[in-house]
Amino acid sequence: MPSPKKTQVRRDAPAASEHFDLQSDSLGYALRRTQIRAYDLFFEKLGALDLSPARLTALSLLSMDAGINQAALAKRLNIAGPSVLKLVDALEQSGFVSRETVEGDRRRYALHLTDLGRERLVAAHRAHDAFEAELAKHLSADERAQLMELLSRVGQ
Amino acid sequence: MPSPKKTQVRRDAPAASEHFDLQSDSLGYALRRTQIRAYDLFFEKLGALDLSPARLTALSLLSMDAGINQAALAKRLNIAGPSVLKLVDALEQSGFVSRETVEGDRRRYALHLTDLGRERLVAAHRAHDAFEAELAKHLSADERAQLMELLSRVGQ
DNA sequence: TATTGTTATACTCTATAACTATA
DNA sequence: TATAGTTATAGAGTATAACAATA
Repeated sequence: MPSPKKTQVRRDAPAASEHFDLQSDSLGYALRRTQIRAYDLFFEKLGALDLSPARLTALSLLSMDAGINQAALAKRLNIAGPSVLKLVDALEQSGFVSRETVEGDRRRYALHLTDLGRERLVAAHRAHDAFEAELAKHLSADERAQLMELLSRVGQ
Repeated sequence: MPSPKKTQVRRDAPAASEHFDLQSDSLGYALRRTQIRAYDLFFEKLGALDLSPARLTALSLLSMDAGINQAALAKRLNIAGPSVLKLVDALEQSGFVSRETVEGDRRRYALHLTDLGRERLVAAHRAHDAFEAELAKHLSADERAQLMELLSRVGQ
C-alpha cells in the first residue's frame, strides 16, 4: 500500500549526510509527548494519594467488580500474574484492599476494597476529575470529544 | 474552578457502594491506550532493527547534529547522564555510533553515526514511515492533522 | 569552581519459568 | 490435567550520589 504520510523533511539535503527528523511530523512521537505530559500531571494531581495509574485502575475495577480474584484482575489490567501479585501486595499493605477467602475454592482470594480503600478512591475520583479538567483545559467540550474519537480510531 | 467533565458514571448507584468507572470517559486513559497500541506497532514494524524508540531518536538526533556530546544528547532526550551513557554504550556496541575525541577538550566525546548506523537509520526511516501509515490508517490526512493539532494543545 | 563522563547503586515496572496447593 | 497464587529471577528503563579528569 502507498505511504500517505511523509515524516522526512529537508529533502534537499545531500544523500550522503541525509537528515532524518523523525520527530517533526510523527503521530507516534506526538502521542508519546502528550502521554508524558499526562503522566506528569497525574502525579501532580494524585501523587499525594499513594496511587499510581495502575493502582488507581485496580481500585476502580474493584469498586465495580467486588470480589474479583487476582487472575481476573490481571486479565483486566493486562498484566502477568506475578505483576498483579505485587500490585495487590502493595494495595493490601497500604490498607486499600483485602484478600478474603472464597468458600468452595481454597485456591483463590476474593479481592475487596477496605473502608480506607473506598475513602481513598472517593478522594482519587475528585482529584482525577481535576486532572482531566487540567489536561483538557485548552480544549472545548466538542474538541475534547473529537480528540477522544480520533484516538479511539488510532487505537484501532 | 468548576469541573467541566465528569468521568463518573452510574450516578444512580447507592452511595455506600459507589462505582467509579474512571476509564469510561477519561482522556488520560484514552491517551495511554493509544500509546500502548503505538508502542506495540512500533516493535512490530521496527523490532527487527535492534532499535527501541529511544535508540532510534538518538540516531535521528545524531543524523541532524553530528558531533554532539553525551551531555547535550542527554538534554535533547530528556534523560539523565548515566542513562544516556548506557544508551550510547548500547549503540556503540551495536556498531551504530562512534565516540570520537575532541581536540581542545579531552573531557568530552563527539558522537557520530557510523556507516552502519547511517544505513540502519535509512532502513528505520522506511520502517517508521510504514509504522506511521499503519498507525493512522483509519484517519484521513485532515483527521490526522486535526489529531496532531489537538494533541499539541493537550501537551500544554 | 564548573563540566564531562563514569561508577556504584537502587527503584519501578514488567516479564518468564518453575513451583505448591487445590480443583 | 487445569487453575490460582507464589517464588525466584531477570531485564529494560529510569534515577541519585559520589567521583576522576579536565577545563
